[in-house]
Amino acid sequence: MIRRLSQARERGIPEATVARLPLYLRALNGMAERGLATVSSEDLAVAAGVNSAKLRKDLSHLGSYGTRGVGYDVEYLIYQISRELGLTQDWAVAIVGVGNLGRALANYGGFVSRGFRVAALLDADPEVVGDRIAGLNVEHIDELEAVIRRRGVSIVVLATPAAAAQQVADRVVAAGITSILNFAPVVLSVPEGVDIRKVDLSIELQILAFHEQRKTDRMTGGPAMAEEWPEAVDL
Amino acid sequence: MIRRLSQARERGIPEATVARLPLYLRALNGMAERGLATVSSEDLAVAAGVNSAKLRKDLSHLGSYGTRGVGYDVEYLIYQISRELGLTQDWAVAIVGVGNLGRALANYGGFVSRGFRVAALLDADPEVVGDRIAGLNVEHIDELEAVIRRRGVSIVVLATPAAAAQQVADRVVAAGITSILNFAPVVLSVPEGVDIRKVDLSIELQILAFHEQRKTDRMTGGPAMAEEWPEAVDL
DNA sequence: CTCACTTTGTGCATCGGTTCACAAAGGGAC
DNA sequence: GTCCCTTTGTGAACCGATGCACAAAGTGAG
Repeated sequence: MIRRLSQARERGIPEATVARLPLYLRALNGMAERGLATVSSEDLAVAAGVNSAKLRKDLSHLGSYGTRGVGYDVEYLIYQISRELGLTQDWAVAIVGVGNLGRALANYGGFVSRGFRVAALLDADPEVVGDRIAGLNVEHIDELEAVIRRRGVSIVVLATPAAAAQQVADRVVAAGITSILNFAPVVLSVPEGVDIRKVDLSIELQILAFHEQRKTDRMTGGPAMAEEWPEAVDL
Repeated sequence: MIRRLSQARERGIPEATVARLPLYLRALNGMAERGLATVSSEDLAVAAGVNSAKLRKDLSHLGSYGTRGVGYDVEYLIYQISRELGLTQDWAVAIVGVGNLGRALANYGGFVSRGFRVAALLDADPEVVGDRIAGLNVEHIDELEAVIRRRGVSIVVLATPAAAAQQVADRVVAAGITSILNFAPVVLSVPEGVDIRKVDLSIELQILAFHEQRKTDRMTGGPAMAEEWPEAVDL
């Protein structure tokens, strides 16, 4: 009984689905550790914190890997999702900017866990160049292009100050990198075909503050009624 | 000419809009520093990296704050967005878990910048309790409830190991917190009405890897043709 | 004042994503 | 084999968000 592949898998998995696959993968790994052999969409959905219909539709984009009346084989599904996400290969990651955040990232265990390997640390500050962090030598930013080439880096993490981020981004793009994870609080402009993902702590906090304000407003009897603005503002 | 408020502002700004307001705010602050008095939706949209129609629709949810033929008054718009996001008040934030990441967050400047103040650091490890980080004393997690109450903390940042996150979340929720920023790689379950935002480094990397794989697949002539799975997998 | 020009605010078509609800498929008992 | 139970995979309705395109509103020149 050879399993047929993917009438449903022409090309193009919805972006929203891709963003959830890592979540399913994590939940499945937990289940595999606990020795579960199969899991239903309902159980997996609960573990991942999503609706079960959504989960099934997501998985159906990868192919038809479940068994009706039974569920999904945990190990097999782990393999399929891993392969789809490209985690069966090894990705070399370079971290640029070894300040507090860069250091934290370099030492972050979960980073390395699945398929990713921190292959280089770079910084512009001669004070930190040469330091040994998480078993790696911090190299000078001048070496950027050479290091990327030599170590086969394909994903770059930007943890530089905001002012330096665009400049570094230009250089890594010129060096052939097409995947960037940006922690600097700036909107980077890059050519078509380069993927940027942005993690912005202060934006997350501001979104929380918005909702928190709404909640406390509601408690104290609606928002400030007459929403005047202070005279500090000159129009 | 007193400006009328918000026929368009009944209540309820779309979530997608809320998520972009901080972006606009950052772009506007940059413009204010450079001394610009007014800005068109087109220019602001470019600076924030969005479509100008979207920008105008977003701003229209706050009220009608532009002037046709002219644009938006930079300072006035900064004030309005800040007020809407709740940044005109001061938010006390507690960081739980003072490992590499917690330290980085405590020292992160952009954190404090607008309206947010790190008011407490907590950890379970007696080794780090008592340390002084970013001008704050690290307190023991046993003090959690007391510290939250005493310092008026309303937002909690979780930077604990995955295994501890749910337990801490339960405690802070019990202590009345309704806004949590979670860096631990777990799906937290919390009661209705509690807002959780999740930042997950490894998920971001996995999404990048997915797209990167697609790109390199395309270069090397399509995805691995016969997608067999290794015999390692037992069905 | 009128006219030409700029830029906002929004109606409308469209799109992607979510959810419901159910037919189809498989397993197991007998 | 038949029947019943479980669970998948998906059609279809729905919902929110996006982007086009334009009327309405304001500025400034003459």
